Amino acid sequence: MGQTFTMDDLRRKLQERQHKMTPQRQTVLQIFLDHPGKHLSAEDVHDILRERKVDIGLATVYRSLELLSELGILQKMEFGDGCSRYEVNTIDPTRHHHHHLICTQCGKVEEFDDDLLENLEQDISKKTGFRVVDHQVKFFGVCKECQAKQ
Amino acid sequence: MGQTFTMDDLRRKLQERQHKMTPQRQTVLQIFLDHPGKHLSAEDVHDILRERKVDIGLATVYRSLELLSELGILQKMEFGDGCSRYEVNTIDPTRHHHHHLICTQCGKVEEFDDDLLENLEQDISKKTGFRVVDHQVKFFGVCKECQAKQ
DNA sequence: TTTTCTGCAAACGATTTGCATACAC
DNA sequence: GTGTATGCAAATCGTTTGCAGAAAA
Repeated sequence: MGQTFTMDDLRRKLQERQHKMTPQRQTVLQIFLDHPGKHLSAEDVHDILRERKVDIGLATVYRSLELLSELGILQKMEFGDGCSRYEVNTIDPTRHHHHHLICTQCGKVEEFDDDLLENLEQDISKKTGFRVVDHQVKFFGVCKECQAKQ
Repeated sequence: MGQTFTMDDLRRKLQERQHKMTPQRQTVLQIFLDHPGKHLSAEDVHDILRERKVDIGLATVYRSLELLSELGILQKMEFGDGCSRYEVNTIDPTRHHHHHLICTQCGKVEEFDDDLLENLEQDISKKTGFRVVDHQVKFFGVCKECQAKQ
């Protein structure tokens, strides 16, 4: 449950697909492990790398993010702010991702867990024949803090 | 319920904000009225215009789409295919939008109506203090047709 | 008239790609 | 060694913007 991916998981998954374990890929993953619950963009990652005085080209960051997503280690998501964001995936494939509460005033993204949609998925399959593999839910509104400011 | 926006709605909403009624804006809206249930991108609209031998600059299409969204006539959405898509909004502001079933094989987007999330929104407010204004739900999976092909 | 619009082309920001070199295996 | 990865810069793609002329109000 609280588990997350390790460097060994990365090494194993890379080997399975004849990809190589490189310091760049390790470092990118490490950044996500060091920032649990954060939704980082490629630029964010690149900035953190710069802070750490690690020199990895932005193109390599993009390529690593895509690869890590393909390997199922990262999860790619869009919050409508113009860039793709990533976070470490849940290690248990049977668990769905949490939902996101996006504040339309300050842009903050909170998280919310709920399993209400499991039933809905079965309903959809029955009614439409569509096989649901995953879902993504975003709630738009105003967060507690922004409400207080008004 | 089954109602949709008319050119008079457009004229009225434009006047309220001291914007002008132009043939370009009318034509862009008309395209959406002629394609109910479609999720059109700026390029899509521009292509349809070209088919109809109507010459409207792409920049104007973008500006019209943004304005129509601000007026509440169109609804902007992202399906992760790299561009924003739009469809005519529901005219009844108390009704939430339908959900989308996105096929990860062929990219087709189906629709699905359900009010299950109304309760969930109240739940979120209680637990987190977040005031939910709207939600957006996407289900990813494989559509009936793509399943049949396998 | 006055103000807002349009069209064009240039600018933009996020992301991708071609290619020569460097590195993991 | 061989094949994959990297870094860089250039290319790309959707979208936005500045500006001069055109058209609503």
